[in-house]
Amino acid sequence: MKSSLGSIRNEAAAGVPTAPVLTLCPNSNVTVDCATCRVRALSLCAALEPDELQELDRLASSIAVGAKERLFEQDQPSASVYNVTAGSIRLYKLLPDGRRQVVGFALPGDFLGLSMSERNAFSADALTPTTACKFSRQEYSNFLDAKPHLLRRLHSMASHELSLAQDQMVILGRRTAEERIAAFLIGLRNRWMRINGNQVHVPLPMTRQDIGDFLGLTVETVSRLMTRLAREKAIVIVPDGVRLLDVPRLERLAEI
Amino acid sequence: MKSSLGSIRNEAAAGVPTAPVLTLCPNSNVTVDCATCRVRALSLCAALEPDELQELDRLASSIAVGAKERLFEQDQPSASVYNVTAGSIRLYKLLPDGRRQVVGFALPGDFLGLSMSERNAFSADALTPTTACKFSRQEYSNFLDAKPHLLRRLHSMASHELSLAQDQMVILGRRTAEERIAAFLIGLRNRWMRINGNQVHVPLPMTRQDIGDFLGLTVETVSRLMTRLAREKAIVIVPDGVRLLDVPRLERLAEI
DNA sequence: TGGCCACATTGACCTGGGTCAACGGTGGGC
DNA sequence: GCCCACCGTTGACCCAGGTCAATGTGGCCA
Repeated sequence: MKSSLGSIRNEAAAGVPTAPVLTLCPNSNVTVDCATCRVRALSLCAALEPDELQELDRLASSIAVGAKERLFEQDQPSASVYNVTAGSIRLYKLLPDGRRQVVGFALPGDFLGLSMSERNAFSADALTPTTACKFSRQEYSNFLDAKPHLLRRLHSMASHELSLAQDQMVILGRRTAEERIAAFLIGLRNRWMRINGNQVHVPLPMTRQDIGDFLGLTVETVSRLMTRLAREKAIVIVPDGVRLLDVPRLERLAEI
Repeated sequence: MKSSLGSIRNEAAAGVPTAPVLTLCPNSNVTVDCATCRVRALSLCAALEPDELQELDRLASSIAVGAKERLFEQDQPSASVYNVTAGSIRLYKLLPDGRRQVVGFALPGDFLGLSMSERNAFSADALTPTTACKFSRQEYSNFLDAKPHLLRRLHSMASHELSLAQDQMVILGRRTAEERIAAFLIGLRNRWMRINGNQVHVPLPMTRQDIGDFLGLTVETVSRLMTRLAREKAIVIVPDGVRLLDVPRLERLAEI
């Protein structure tokens, strides 16, 4: 199977299976048995022994949500933590008057619920049909209590998340619209590269509105600037994504 | 001693002692013996037994830096973690062209180095004469390895930090200049309240430029809007701070 | 197969906040 | 006690990006 991503999308779109036998394994280009997948999906394998992996796997259940469905909602009690195995998710906060700030996008391999807090800090909607491993927060927490090395790994992931949030603060506070778009495209490329290896084609499962709400811009500005970058041959706009032509230029615009 | 803050400032300004015998204990209005202080300053007391506290205290050394001095620098290897005991610190990232984004301000009781990463994610300058407990990162890390409950506390602090960073993303991405100023003042008031209990006087150890670089605004805009809020009787500008008059109005502007 | 709706694009115009410039206060150094 | 660098404030003007409006376009369902 040369393009796992495409096949997963179609498979999920076709049926949204609730208990898949096969599913995408992040950081790999092949489909594998689900039990193994869950484990690798956790991005925690390095920290666990085989028997611990199995133990953790027994705690997991597989869930699937269709495009535009809600995974969880801001301020609601958070009962679960998730590890995304396929698809894409929008994470956002709403202001009372309806203004929206997207705080991030989750892709296959990403972990939701690092904070282990009582209530969700943001809402999460699937952008495309999505599957994830779901753990009861309580069971997961108990498992962590018995595995300090796993907690350490979790803490390091949260730290990385914090670092990304601070980079985003720089983008939102001090960069021009064009620089924001470039930083977004380069950042997303780097994440997809770790998932599917492709260095040029960048899938954009989110709408222009989502990108705007992530970058602190309006839809119109996002659209205009993407068009301009395309006119200037820095990118090519293709259905559901972009193709990066002039990566050095984008990196120059994006550099922190 | 009715105002610990004032006296600490003066004491530090007078001499910047390198090994103080007495120092401010956060969440308390009195000066106490330094050993006890360090421990309480860690904000970790709830998680530790008395003998563990003593063990941790032995790892700590006390440092003092004068106003405008550097604690550590972005991208440099990070050798230490800190717990601020008195003073105030500006945490910021620089773009190559000199644009600056302040990612936060550290006040007494705050912990620097939650991420335990190899290199500093940002630079840190003292705004006022500042004292802190300093731990070798290595020793601290070893101590954590032996105390999983402490790691858990650290992780929960990092999660809280992440949540604050996401709130700041909303402020930078989706709020007007006036709302940003109000959110900043209310947020800072709440932090000082936990330190010195005062619900109205908000010390501002940072310059207007620092506030602007935190909120994604220019000095001029910060100055103009503070003047306007003062003209409209929402605040009073006093030396080194503001006094909040119309807290409900500010909270309405700031609400998330 | 046509109608609908959500998304994307584009143009014309407007404005919040940035830029530039001037000036006053003040506190630290000599 | 004087100087000067830094900070804060204010005014005049400008522009990047927002707002509003119109049009295009593709997918989906009846």
